[in-house]
Amino acid sequence: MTDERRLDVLRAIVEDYVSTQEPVGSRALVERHHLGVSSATIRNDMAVLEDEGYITQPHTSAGRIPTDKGYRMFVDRLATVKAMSPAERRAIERFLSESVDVDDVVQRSVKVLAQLTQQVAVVQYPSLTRSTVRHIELVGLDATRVLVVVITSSGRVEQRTVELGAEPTEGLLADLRSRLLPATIGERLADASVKVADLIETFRPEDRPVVTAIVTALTQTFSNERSDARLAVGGTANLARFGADFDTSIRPVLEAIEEQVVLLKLLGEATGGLTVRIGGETGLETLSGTAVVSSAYGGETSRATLGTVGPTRMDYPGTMAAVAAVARYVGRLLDDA
Amino acid sequence: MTDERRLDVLRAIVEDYVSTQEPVGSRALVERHHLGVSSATIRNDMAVLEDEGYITQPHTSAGRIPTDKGYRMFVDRLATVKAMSPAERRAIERFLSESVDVDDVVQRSVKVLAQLTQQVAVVQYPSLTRSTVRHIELVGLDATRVLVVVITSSGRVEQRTVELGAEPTEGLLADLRSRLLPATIGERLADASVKVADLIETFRPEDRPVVTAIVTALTQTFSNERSDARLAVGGTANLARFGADFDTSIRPVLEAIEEQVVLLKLLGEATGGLTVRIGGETGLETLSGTAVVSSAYGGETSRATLGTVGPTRMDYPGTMAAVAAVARYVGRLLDDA
DNA sequence: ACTGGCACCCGCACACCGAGAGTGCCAGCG
DNA sequence: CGCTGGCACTCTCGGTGTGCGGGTGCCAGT
Repeated sequence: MTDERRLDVLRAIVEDYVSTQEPVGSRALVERHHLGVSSATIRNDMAVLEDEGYITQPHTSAGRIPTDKGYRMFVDRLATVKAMSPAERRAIERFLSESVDVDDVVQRSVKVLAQLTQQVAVVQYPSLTRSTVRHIELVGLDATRVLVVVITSSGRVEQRTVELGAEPTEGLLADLRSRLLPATIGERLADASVKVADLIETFRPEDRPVVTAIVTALTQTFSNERSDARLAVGGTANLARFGADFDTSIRPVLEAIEEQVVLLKLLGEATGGLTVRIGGETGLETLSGTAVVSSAYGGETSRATLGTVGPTRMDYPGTMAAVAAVARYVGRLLDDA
Repeated sequence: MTDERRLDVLRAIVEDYVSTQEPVGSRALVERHHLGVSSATIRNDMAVLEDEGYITQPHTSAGRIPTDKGYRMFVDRLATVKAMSPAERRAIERFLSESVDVDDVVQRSVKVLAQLTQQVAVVQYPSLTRSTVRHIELVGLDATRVLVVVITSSGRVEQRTVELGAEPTEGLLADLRSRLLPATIGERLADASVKVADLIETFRPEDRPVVTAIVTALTQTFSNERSDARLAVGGTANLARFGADFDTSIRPVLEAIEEQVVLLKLLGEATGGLTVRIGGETGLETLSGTAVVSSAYGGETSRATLGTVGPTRMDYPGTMAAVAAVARYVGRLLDDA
C-alpha cells in the first residue's frame, strides 16, 4: 500500500463528495475513477485515512466524507489549479472594464465573483494608504460645521462632516484651504497626515481650535478608518447551496456578513497570495461548515482584499481560480486608473 | 350574529396566528380572548369569514389562518396603532443622532430598523432632486479624464468619472469651473441642470465637446440616476423568521434584495404615508408569502423611502409603528443637516 | 341568535419492517 | 507482502399502518 495511492483516494473522495454532496463509498469510488485496484483495497486505504483524520463517516456503515483536515490536504497538495477558460477571462475583463468609478468597480467585482463561484462574494473597498492626495475641499454647511472632502489619486472621494465647536473667523476657511492644497497635493496619505498636522502652528492661536478640528478630520480620513471598513457583499442568494439546515449553516453566515468587523477578520490580513481557510481555521466556531477563499488585490496605489465564503464542500480549484482571476483584473484596473 | 363580532374574531385570529405561527381553532380562540360566546358560535362566524375569503384552512379539519385579504382587512380596519415606548423612541433618536454624515445616517437607520422589527430592513438613499448645489469640483485624473464631484446641501457627495474624448485646451477646466460655480451654487438640482446646459454655448466651438461631456455628467448626477438607485439593506439574518422552507420563502427574498431595481419597485413610489403591501400586492409572484411595510421619509431637501420586508404573518402594528418612527427621525435629521 | 353535543375527518407522530448500501474482516492468491 | 473476493453485519432510509387529538359542521334545544 503506497502512500501515493492513498492520496489519490483522498483526492477522489473530495472530488466525488463535492460534486454529489453525498457520502462516498468504496464501490462508487472504483467505478468513477480508474484506480486499478478493487474496492476491498480501497476500503483498507480508507480505514487508514480515517485513522489519520482525513475522512470520517457520518454514521457507521455509510460512505466517507472529508474532514476539515482532509480538505486542507486536498487544497495544499492535491488540487491541480483549474485555469479559467479564455472565454471566462474575456467576460470578466469586459464586464469589469465597463466600470465608471471605484465604487462601480467594487460593485461589479462582487457581482462577477458571486456569479462565477456560485457563492457569497465579498470585496473590500480599496485601502487609501498607498494612494496620494489629489484634492481637498472644505465646504461650509452652516456657521459651525464644515464638510471636508478628500479626493485621492485612486479616484476615491472621502467625505466627513466636522463640528468646529466655534465659529471660524472671517476668511479663515479660505485661508486654510489655500495652505492645505500646496502642502498635501501629490503626497501619500500617510505623509499628508504629518504635513497637515504641521500646519496647525502656522495659524493664530485663536484660530487653532477650528483648524485643529478640521485637521483631525483630515488625518482620520487619511488613516482610512472608515474606508477600510467598507465592504460590498453579493450573491447571498447562493446561500441555498450551503445545505438544508438554516440555523446551523445559513444563519451564521448571514450574521457574519452583517458584522463588518467579523467579515474583515474573515477575509484576513491579505498576506498577498491566495488564502484558503477551512472550517475552524476561520476562527469562528459558528462557521464550522464554512470555508473562505480570499486574495489580496491591487498593487501600488490601492490594496485590499476580496474573496468568497462558501461551504467547506466547495469546488476549491474552481473557486480559487475565480478569486485569483478577479483579484488580478481588479488590481490592474484600479492601478492604472 | 353581528358584523361587529365577526371582525373581532378576524382580529383575534390574525393576532393569535402571528404570535403562535400555528393555525388557530375555535376553542383556542374563546380561551385566549374574552369574546363572551361559545366556540360553536365562533365556528359559525369562522365559516362566514371563510366564505368571504378572509381566512382559510390549510387542510380540512385544521385551524384557520388568515388569507392576504384577511391581513389587508386587519391592517385597514382592525389594527390599533401600537405606539413605541418612550424608551424606544429615545434609543432610536440617540443612535441615529450619532451619525457623522448622510451615509452614516442611512447605515444606522437600516440597523435600527432591522433590530426593531426583527425583519429585513431597506433604506433608500435620500433623493437629490430637492436639494441644492453647494459645490462643484472638477479634478483632472489624467490627460483625457476628469472626476466630477458635486456636493449638495443635504451633505451628499456625488462623484463621476468622465471620459472627455479629447484633451482639453490649456486653462479650459479652470475656466469652466469658474463659470460653473456662480451659475449653480444655491440652485435646486433640477434648475442647475438647465443652467449648466446653457453654459455650453458660451464656450468656443472647439472646446464644446469637452464641455459637453462634463455637462452631461453633471446633469446625469443632478437627475440622480445613480443616487436614487442606491440602497442599504440589513437584517438579512432575520430571514430565519420567514419560515422553514428555504426555496419558497427565503430564496425569493434574497434574490429580490440583490436586484436593486426590484427592491426599489417593492418599496414603491413613496406616496407619503405608511404603505403596506401584502402578498400579491407586492407585484412579485415569487413573494407571495411576503409583505412590505414602507414609508417615505424626509421633507424639503431630501426625500426617499424606507421600509421592511417580512412574512405576511408579521406583527403589523409593531412594524408599522417602527417604520413610521424611524422615517420620522431620519427625515428630521436629514432636513436640518 | 346562541349553545351543547355529537359524529366525523384528517394530519401527525410513532412504530415497524424490508431493502440497499457500505463496512470490516478473513482466508486465499500471485 | 500486498491485493482480492466473499461474507456476515450494521445502520439508514423509505414506505406502510395505526391510534390520537384537534378541529370542524351540523342539529336539536333553549
